[in-house]
Amino acid sequence: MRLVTWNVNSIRTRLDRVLGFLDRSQTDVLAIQETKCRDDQFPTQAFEAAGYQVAHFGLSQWNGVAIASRVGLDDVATQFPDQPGFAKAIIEDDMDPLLDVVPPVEARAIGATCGGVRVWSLYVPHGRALGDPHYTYKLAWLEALRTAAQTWAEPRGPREVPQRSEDTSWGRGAGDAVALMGDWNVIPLDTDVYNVADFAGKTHVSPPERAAFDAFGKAGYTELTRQFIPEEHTYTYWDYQQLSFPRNKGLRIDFCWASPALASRASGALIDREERKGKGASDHVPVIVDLTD
DNA sequence: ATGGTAGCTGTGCTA
Repeated sequence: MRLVTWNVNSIRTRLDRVLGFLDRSQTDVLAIQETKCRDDQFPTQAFEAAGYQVAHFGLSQWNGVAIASRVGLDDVATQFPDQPGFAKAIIEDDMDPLLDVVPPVEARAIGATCGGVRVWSLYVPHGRALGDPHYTYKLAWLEALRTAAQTWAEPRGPREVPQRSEDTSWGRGAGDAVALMGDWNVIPLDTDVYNVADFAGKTHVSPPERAAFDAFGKAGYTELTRQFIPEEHTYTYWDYQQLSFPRNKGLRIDFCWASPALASRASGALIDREERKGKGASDHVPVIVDLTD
C-alpha cells in the first residue's frame, strides 16, 4: 500500500496537478494539507471520478486538510483529542466571548481509517516568530498530538484481541497502525535546511520545536522518510521567492511518523522532487511511503 | 536597494 502526504497550497488551484499525480503514482491514500477552502468548495466529484473517496475539513480560506483514499475511508475525525484552538481567531471572527470562551479549533487535522491504517493528515501551526502567541500555540498543538498519538500506539486490551485467525495485527504486539502525515513546520536537523545559520532566532529550528517533534520518536513512533531517505540536504519544500528551487534552497518539513504496528510494515519512501518543477507547482512536493500488504 | 512570490471573496493576511 502506498501512502502520500502533500501540502498542495490550494486544492482548487492545484487540482489538475494533484489528479495527474494520482493518475501516475499508484497512490492508495493521499493526505492533503492547505486546501485553502471550505467543505462546500472542495472538488469532491473530481476525486470520486478518479476513483477516490475523499474527506475534507475546511472552515475558511486558511488551512484545510483532506484525505483521499481508494482503499476505503471510514471513521472520519476532524480533530484529535484535546487539540488546541487559536485564541486570535476569536477576536478576528468577532465571536462573543461570553458565549464561547474556548478558542476555536482550526482545520489542521483530519483522520480516517483507510485499508486498515489510521491515517492523519496534519498541518502543524507555523509559529510565525519566537515569542508570538502562534508559537506557543504550535508547541501546545504538537504536545497534544503527541499525547493522543501515544495512546493510539499502545497495545490493545485483552477484550480487543482478535478472535479470527486471519487478523494478524495483534501478532505484531503493538496498537493500531497509525500514520501521522503532513506538513510539520519543523526542521528537525541542521542538515534539513540549505543554511541553518539563516534560521538563527527563527521558528522551525528552535530547541522546543525540535523537542516537540522528537517526542514522537520517544513515544515509540518511527519517522519513515528519515529511515529510508537519510541523505542530508534532501528537501520537501522550497519557497516561491528568490529562485529558491533553482538554487535548491529548501527545507525538509514534511514527514510521516509511524506507530510500531505500521513501521514494521514499511518498505520504502520517496520524495517526488519532480513535482516542484514547471508552472503551477505547489511549494511542497509529495512525500511517499510504501507498506507491505 | 529592506525588494522578491503565491494564494486567499484580499485594498491585508498568511506562509
